Amino acid sequence: MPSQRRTERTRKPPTWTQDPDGVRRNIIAVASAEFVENGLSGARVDEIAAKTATSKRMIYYYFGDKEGLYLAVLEEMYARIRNFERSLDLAALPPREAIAALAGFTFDYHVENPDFVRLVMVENIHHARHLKSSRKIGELNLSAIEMIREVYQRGVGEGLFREGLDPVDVHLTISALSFYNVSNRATIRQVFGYDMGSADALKRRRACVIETVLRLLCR
Amino acid sequence: MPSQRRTERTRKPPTWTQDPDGVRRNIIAVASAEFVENGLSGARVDEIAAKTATSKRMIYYYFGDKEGLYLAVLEEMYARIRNFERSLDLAALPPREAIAALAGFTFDYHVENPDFVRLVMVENIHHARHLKSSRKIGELNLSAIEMIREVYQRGVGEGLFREGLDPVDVHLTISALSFYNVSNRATIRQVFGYDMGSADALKRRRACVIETVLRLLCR
DNA sequence: CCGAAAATGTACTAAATAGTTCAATTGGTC
DNA sequence: GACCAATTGAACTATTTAGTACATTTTCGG
Repeated sequence: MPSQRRTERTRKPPTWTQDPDGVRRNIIAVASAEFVENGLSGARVDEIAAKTATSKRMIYYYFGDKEGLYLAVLEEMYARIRNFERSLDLAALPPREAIAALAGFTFDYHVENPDFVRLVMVENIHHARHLKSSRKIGELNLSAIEMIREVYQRGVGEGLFREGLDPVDVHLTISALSFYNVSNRATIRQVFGYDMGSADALKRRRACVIETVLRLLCR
Repeated sequence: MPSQRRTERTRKPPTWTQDPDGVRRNIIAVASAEFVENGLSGARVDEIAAKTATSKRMIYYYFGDKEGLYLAVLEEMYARIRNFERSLDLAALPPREAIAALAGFTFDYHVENPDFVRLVMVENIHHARHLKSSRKIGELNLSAIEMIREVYQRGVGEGLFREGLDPVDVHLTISALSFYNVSNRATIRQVFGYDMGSADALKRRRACVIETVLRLLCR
């Protein structure tokens, strides 16, 4: 009965529609939350699969194994911060305002993206082994240092900043103050009873970080 | 044959000698290295047991379970930094030198104790859940903030430091700069190709951190 | 010396976990 | 509309892993 078979085929609605890209993104989003919350060894593939709109089978189909999935999450995170950096336009601002803006935005980015902070912590625990193995991140070419160098030289030229500083140190200072503010909240809270996450504390700390960086640079 | 039995007992040398405290310390030392290297979920009890002079049986005998062992390691680490803090005597120094010494020693402590840094990272990933459940650490009472407050007030009194700063911010700044310098070495190296761990980089960074803190405080 | 409690050794188990097998369905292409 | 590669589903497996049962040895007080 060929005609019957055809009608069968024609009528039967798809039990599922293909959506490779959507599936990938969905898996990465769920996995991201799990890795951020539990670390690489702490995250469970079954748990990730369960929270996904798809199945464990697809995780292995697209990402090979658990570490492949983790790497994809990591690359996604770094792609985002790369975008954040490219969105900054410090060249348009006078040196002092440019540094203040950079420090402020960096501080805010960390506050608004604790997942990024936690994933970087996780990756450091693993000695950045996965970053190392990533081709994508190798060509990432974060430009933070160069941006700072440009602004710094302008500032020195204007007699505003003191000479002899290394842009790397400026970057490390901004990053350290911004990163620690999010990364170590939990232990600080337990040891000192101080809540770095409160709106009040954040506001004060933000101003203090900017002040710190400016004072480091200005004569 | 009671006499035979006695001679047996008398002659036979102990196949092993009891050493509860030594066993505990040995387990904690080995476990410490494993947790620091692999995190809480990444560390393997069997691996720890294998590297120990004793057996897995003893781990459970003394520490109950994996988390109990982790907690013991954590408490040990915090006891040490507590000792470090108590060894500081800032009251004897003039304000400026006191702050410089505090920043310098804190920086050095982190550099010399990367294990402490890594364990604090691990604990933060777990939202400081174990610190919270620890009675010992509850009564730890780290005095860093109070020490800074004392020095700061002296400095303000002498007209050396500017007014209106919170000792908490001073502490957070010193800690952040010292902590990040060790905690994020791996990712910084991969992303920027910069080796924060080299003797040269450490020397420069140390000076920069002290300078940063002094500039934050002085008028 | 002897009995009990503390400390240790050996072998085992139940559950969790990463990864696989085999087959079915879909969507485009000729 | 038939074929083929890409995609998805469901059940299964081998291993790892935290934790335990049971027996034995050591230490120490009375």
